Amino acid sequence: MGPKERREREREEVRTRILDAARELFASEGVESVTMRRIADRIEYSPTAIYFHFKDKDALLAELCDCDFRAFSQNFIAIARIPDPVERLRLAGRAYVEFGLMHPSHYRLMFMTPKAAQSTIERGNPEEDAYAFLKGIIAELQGQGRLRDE
Amino acid sequence: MGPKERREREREEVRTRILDAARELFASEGVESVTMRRIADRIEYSPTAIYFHFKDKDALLAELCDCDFRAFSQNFIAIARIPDPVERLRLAGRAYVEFGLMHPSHYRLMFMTPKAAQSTIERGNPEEDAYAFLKGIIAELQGQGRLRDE
DNA sequence: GAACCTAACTTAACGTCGTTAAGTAACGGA
DNA sequence: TCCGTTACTTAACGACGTTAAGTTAGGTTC
Repeated sequence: MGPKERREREREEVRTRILDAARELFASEGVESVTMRRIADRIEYSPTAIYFHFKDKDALLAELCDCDFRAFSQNFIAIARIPDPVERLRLAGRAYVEFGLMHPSHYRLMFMTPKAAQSTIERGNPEEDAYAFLKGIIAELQGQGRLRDE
Repeated sequence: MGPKERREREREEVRTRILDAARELFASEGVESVTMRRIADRIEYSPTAIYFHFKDKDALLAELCDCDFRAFSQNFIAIARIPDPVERLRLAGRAYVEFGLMHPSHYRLMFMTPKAAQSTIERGNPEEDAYAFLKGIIAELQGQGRLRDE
């Protein structure tokens, strides 16, 4: 059963090439102004080839965002261990800002592109969902009566 | 010279109809998903008629934003008279937030649409440019040494 | 080894978009 | 009466996301 695995590997390789090209173009020029044809050009495939690996442009975007969100949330696992909620909130906020300053195009992609919200991640689990993480801290603070309810 | 003025008036009226239709559609459905054809349909003209009154879709958007920015800045003329910069900053911030909560679709249009920045207003004059207004307050606070430089 | 099947593509096309080119009808002035 | 301008319309262009219909290479089955 050698050839089957090779084919699988080749397929995954093309898929990765598409993702890499799309990430680079999306980040540097914005999602709207990058066309499927341009992505295809860059990897020397026809535009339709992309649809064999991804349902549509949104699915391609979603996969990239998933990946970026996962990377972003890695910054929070250390912060999560800080006992004081106030300090934790401060560092979490700083993590957002620093990420935004460091990777502005990714930040725009993740937090300012409406469709990025359709990502499969981003649903409650504080390990993956930085927003849920923030909400958790605030709930804790409110529980301790250290914050007005607004 | 009667007919000339009537024609002028009629022209202005069509222009206004276009603006009204565009504002409503842009605000409720987002700039990207509203087509020139839809705007034209709504006022019962052909799509090309719009181009007789506006250079292109961006120019139409810019005109709407100009108008909204001017209205928004009206909220600031009262605030500008408050002597204490801290209090002034507080109220200015509140004005932003209140406007955002009151007219979320306009807020999105004005502050979250990259092209809105191309508006002809928005250039330094604190009477029209709310951002310049904020910067003025902050400069004043820093001048008084009441704010860290960041 | 020939016939067949499937995976991984390509070429051609569809419908829609913003926009422009080429009319055309109405109207005011010479 | 003819002419030119104004305010449009219809038809078309090129580019977009996407899909339908081939095509070809490689493996499977008899």
